[in-house]
Amino acid sequence: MFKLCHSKAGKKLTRAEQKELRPAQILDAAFTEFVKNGYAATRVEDIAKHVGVTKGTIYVYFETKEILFEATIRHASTSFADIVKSEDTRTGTASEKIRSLLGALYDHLDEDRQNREILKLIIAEGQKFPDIVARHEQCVFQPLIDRIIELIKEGAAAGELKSDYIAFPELVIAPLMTLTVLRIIFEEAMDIDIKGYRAAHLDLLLNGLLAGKTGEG
Amino acid sequence: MFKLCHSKAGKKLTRAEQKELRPAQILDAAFTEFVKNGYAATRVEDIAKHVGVTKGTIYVYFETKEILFEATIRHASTSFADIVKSEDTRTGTASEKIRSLLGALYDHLDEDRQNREILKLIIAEGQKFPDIVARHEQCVFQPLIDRIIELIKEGAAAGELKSDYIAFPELVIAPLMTLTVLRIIFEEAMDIDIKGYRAAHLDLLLNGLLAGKTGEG
Amino acid sequence: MFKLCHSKAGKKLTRAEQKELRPAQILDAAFTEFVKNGYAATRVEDIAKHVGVTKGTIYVYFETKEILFEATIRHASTSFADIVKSEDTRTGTASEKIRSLLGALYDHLDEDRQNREILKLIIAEGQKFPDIVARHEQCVFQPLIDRIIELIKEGAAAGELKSDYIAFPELVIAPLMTLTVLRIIFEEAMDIDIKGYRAAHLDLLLNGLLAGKTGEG
Amino acid sequence: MFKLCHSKAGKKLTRAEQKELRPAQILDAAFTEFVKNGYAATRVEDIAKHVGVTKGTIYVYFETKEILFEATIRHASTSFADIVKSEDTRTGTASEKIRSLLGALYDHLDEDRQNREILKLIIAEGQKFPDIVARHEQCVFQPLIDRIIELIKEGAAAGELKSDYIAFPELVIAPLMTLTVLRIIFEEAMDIDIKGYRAAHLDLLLNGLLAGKTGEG
DNA sequence: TATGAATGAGTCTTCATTCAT
DNA sequence: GATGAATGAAGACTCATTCAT
Repeated sequence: MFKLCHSKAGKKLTRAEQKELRPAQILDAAFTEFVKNGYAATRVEDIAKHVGVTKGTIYVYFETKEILFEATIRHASTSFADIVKSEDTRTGTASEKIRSLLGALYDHLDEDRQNREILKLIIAEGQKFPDIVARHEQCVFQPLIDRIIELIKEGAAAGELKSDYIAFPELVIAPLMTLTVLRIIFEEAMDIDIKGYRAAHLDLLLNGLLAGKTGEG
Repeated sequence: MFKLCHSKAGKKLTRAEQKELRPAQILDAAFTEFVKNGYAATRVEDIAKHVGVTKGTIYVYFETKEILFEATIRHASTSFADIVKSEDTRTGTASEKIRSLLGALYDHLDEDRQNREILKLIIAEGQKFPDIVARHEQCVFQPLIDRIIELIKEGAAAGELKSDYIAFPELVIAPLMTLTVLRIIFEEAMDIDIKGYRAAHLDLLLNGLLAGKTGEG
Repeated sequence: MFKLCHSKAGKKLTRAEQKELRPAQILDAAFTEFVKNGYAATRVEDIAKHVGVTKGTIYVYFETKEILFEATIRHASTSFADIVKSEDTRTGTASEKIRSLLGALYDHLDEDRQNREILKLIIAEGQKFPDIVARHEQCVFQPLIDRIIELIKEGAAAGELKSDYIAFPELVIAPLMTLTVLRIIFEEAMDIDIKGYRAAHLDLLLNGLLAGKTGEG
Repeated sequence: MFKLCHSKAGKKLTRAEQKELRPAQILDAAFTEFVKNGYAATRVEDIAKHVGVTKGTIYVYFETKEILFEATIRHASTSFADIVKSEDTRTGTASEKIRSLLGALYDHLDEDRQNREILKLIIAEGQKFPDIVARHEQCVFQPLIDRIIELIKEGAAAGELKSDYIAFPELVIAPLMTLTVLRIIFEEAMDIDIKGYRAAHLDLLLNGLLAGKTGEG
């Protein structure tokens, strides 16, 4: 997703080619810098330096730092709707589908550093940029939640899953979300067996979720 | 925890009393402002205004904005070790103890806005302030994790709980953590039945956690 | 009108004294600089240097350069209403009063460089600062025009003056206005006998150009 | 004087024709923009946009913004020498000639917005561009003044006019100059009967303000 | 000739910090 | 201790000018 920018492979780009690449180059560099320092502490000049141009060039493409920031988030975000949809066609039981969906989400959220970083920016800057929060909810969070509810309902209809959790789909993805947040906070310092965590998540979830198992809680 | 600051209850404070209160007043105001805007975008003068003093006064008590920020986090944090310990004495089964621990945590993390806000600051500013991350891990996260492991071990030893999740204690608190993060992001916009969520969390967790229930997932 | 600013006569001013003086010092310096370069080409830093402080200090007293500019004009302007009024009490014929009024105006507009400079700023920057134009019309131009009309009416009523010019009071001050503009444009380069010009203005005004008409002026 | 620039009358201009028109197009656009904002606040790009070309094109024809500005003033100015000369041949009394000259000047200065605008630019930017002031004096002001002196002398020699004002020819055109300046400052806001003003100017000039003196104008 | 991407010096404005009172 | 005037370094943004195409 993150295009490598400075690839001077061919090195000789025409002006026109260069120009077409610029916005993406800037957005990629901006993303890195904004993640590193947050919105306020990132200097436009740092972004420029990162791209290999000067301050002025940034302003050729983006009118203000705020606009650049919002474009950066938009550029870096991927629609979860797509992921959800791409899992949609599979056949199988509801739990198989949940397993499959969570697998895709782990690939997406946990293994892709960029998606963690987007989450960080939304948490950190959301108050100042309500638009990105709204957009994120619409394009990322809600489609996912909707799909989970759908699957629980499907499973419940088939007598496979309890219907108790329809109101709380967040529970299904909570371990992933938590892992993501912890990795945002502790970064490399976290030493965790991700494979094991993924398996344990699924195991714990489905044990709890399956019908015919009564909690005494 | 958050001392009510401007409580002019007695109203007539001697200079000496005033003086003693100042640092706490400043830290409380600083916390509010830092949460609102983040570290970089908060002006020392705003904090001062919030306390009802002038810029200079802040510097009487705190040498730099950075030092003030770190003190602010420290001041606002409560040791989870205490919570953990306060639950420690209870008798009962392991699952009862887990239930009880989680209850305390919900009261603490979910119902106390301040604790959500600390988490936000740590996510947003952790990279620039590694000390607060380290401290948070030591005083908040680790004691909690340790206690959870302890309880799972206790339950496993008693044949009550599976031992499968000893390596992944985060799973136990994941729904709470997730709820907290979502409330940070979406604030008031979130319309969720918290009571129901707490119950569903415990239910799902214990169903999965109890021994003698094999997941087929 | 233009207070000498840097008068280090006493040299040791207390902070409080200094503070009280600052706004006027800044406004005086700003006036000089704005006149020299115009609004856009004047740098706030130049004004600061002129006062002997740094850029930041200007912003302690004036929020923006625009606000400073408008304050500068206001500070430098004197109400013509006062001049008009101060001539008001004189007794004598209408032409004597006109003569007297014009005398005061010459002292004010021609001999006081500052008033020429205000006119220049209003011509140059009026389009960008409609407020100063409006204010100038209200406080300077209109009172003067009104007074002239009054005097012509008075003279006409007494059979002393023609009533033909009531609709065109600008004619009465035109030579003064013209002299002022020429001095703005040509500055020192203008070599003119001002005393003679004043006399000729009055004479021409009262008696006209044609021979065989003797002025009693 | 102001050539209509974008006149797409013929619409199909050859490249060569286009090229030949460019400088004039640019100068016309530059004039409009410089009048609107002043020298410093006018952006080269605005001028370009006004012409319908891009920044670079301006620099094909004019090396710097300063050079462009000076060329703009030169381009927009008309020699008053010509006007003066065109009135020169007429026969008649000196006062008839003055009347005729002033008529031509009113047509030129008052009714042609462009000439007012040049005056504004000279007042506003003269200090930064001494050349345009010098040029204006030489080509506009001095020829006019000289002619007035000539006419007064002629009239005095014929016993028609007083010789008192030979040293102060500015008095003759002062009302026109004043009207021009007022229109620059107050623009549309000015509500004045120009025809009446012109007549009153001539009348006052020739006959003076005092009653009992009948103008034969 | 015409373009417009890129530059970088320049300008307004902010704000942490100092210090005389 | 408290103040707030003053500082000056820093940062967002602008714009005249250049130059490869």
